Amino acid sequence: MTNAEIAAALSELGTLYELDGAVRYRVNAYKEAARVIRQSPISVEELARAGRATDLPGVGKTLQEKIVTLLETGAIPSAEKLKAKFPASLVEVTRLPGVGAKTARRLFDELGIATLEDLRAAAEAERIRNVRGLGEKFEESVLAALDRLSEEGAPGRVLLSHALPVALELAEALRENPACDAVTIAGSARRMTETCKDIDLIATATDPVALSSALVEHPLAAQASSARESGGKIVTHTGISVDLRIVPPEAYGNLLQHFTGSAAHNIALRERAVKMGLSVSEHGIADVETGDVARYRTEEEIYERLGLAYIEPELRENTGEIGAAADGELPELVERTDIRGDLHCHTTLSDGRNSLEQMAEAARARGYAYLAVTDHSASHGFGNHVTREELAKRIEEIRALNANLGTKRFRVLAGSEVNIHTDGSLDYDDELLAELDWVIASIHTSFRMKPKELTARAVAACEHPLVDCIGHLTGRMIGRREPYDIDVEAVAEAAARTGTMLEINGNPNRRDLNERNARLAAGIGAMICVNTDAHGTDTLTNIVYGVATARRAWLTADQVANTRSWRDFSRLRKRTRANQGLQ
DNA sequence: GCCGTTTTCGGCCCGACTGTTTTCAGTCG
Repeated sequence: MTNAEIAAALSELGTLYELDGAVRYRVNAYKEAARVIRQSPISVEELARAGRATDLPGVGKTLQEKIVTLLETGAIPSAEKLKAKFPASLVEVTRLPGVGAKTARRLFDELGIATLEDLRAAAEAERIRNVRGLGEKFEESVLAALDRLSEEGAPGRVLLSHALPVALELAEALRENPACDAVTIAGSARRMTETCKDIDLIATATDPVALSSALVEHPLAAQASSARESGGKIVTHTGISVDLRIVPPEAYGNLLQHFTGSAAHNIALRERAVKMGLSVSEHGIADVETGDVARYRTEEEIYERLGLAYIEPELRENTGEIGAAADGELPELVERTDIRGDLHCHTTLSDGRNSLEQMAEAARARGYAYLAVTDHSASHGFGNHVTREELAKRIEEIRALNANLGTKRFRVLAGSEVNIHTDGSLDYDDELLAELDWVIASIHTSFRMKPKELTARAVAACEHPLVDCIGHLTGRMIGRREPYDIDVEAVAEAAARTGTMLEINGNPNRRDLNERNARLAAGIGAMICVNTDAHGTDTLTNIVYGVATARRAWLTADQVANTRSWRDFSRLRKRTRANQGLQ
């Protein structure tokens, strides 16, 4: 069973308990355990079978046992018992925005509503208003929520690459307004998560209403609230909600910290504060005893007040950052400007949009010291394959290009993104691969193989002496394709053992390895390489998303191979190490 | 159900908003 499936079962059980009227702490315990399990980079099934699921924070003896029962029998007895009491479809009803477990239970008890369809019928027949405590407004909001659900499917989250440019453009527009003192992007966009539900902007202003007006009257706005002292809200033409909140500068840090989140980080932070006799909110930090409220202009002061080192937004996910901040053990995160070269891109030789020369020039203009050109290999489909002869010719072209560049400050590396066949062999012969400066091996076909076979396939590629790096290991496409069922831990161990690098692919649709896998892999000792997989000069900028994932994976510059000069980077390659007898 | 800088028992984050109420429960972020 995948972690997601185990998490879903526990989350469902939590909701069933909630419907049954359990105390909310028990419900919260299930939801929190589900969250932790969903985020675990290692197999919770294996952990539970070894009796060690309790290693996960929030999982105790009871849940350890329930997970094992779930794995062995496919069900959890307490959940089955509750499902006999009320239909499992009632869990769906609780997920409708505006309807929670308490309301769903009453609707079931008093009107027999068991499904979303029942709910719609009852609302349309105006029967819900007969339930004490619910009225006409509730019926309206239920119907509106149901309509949104059928229109959009699951509530929409957009890729960071869609949200961030909008956030940056709006923040810039606000900054240019004379009424603006400061504006910062908050929320998940600031944490650089894979997807965003909305955009949060925090500001201070000499004339708040004027600044709010600048937002609600911005050309990107398709719908807008009124411009208020406290801020404003718009929905862009692309359907992204944007909230602007304006506060006095004295509490700017408090609001920014609060709205940067994550929710889990804030909860953990407040729990820590409670133990110190403090109460943290977006308005300030209150001393519970005296009632004094301290407000802060910066986040640094807030973390300091709580006895913590400053925590970078990308780390605020409650995955150990608070403990590390308390112990002074936070990593110094890799930065975009640390990146010295990009080791994965395509040209018109395969499926790219720009020529070799254009890609090289764009990389040099970015200030890189090296760019590996890695077009697809011989068996790549879609008419974009590169034959053995074409690659040999390309190698010559790159040698000539480097000679013409005549500079030691920038070089193009002759590379290839080579398909890994189902048996783990590669798509070019070793003789040709040996001519290249750089080889990325990727799985592009037959990714529904059994997990063991798929893992063996990637491990075999790691063991090949001419493979420098494994590209986008799990193959997932955010929101579109699930990751391959591959044992990332086993591949990372092979990578660490053989000196093969593992890529963080910065394509915002991929972000692969993801932050959890990258943190796991680096922890095992695999060297990470952050690349764009750019298919044109315009997407070399996607390095920001790759670096964001690296930062969210707690990586330092040292753990990222391509923060090095070419001289130092080239020495890390397996082929160099082999030549020098280092392996 | 989990967990320990006060704890193996007794706590468990904070505030805004909404709609329905005459003082608040439920939901959300």
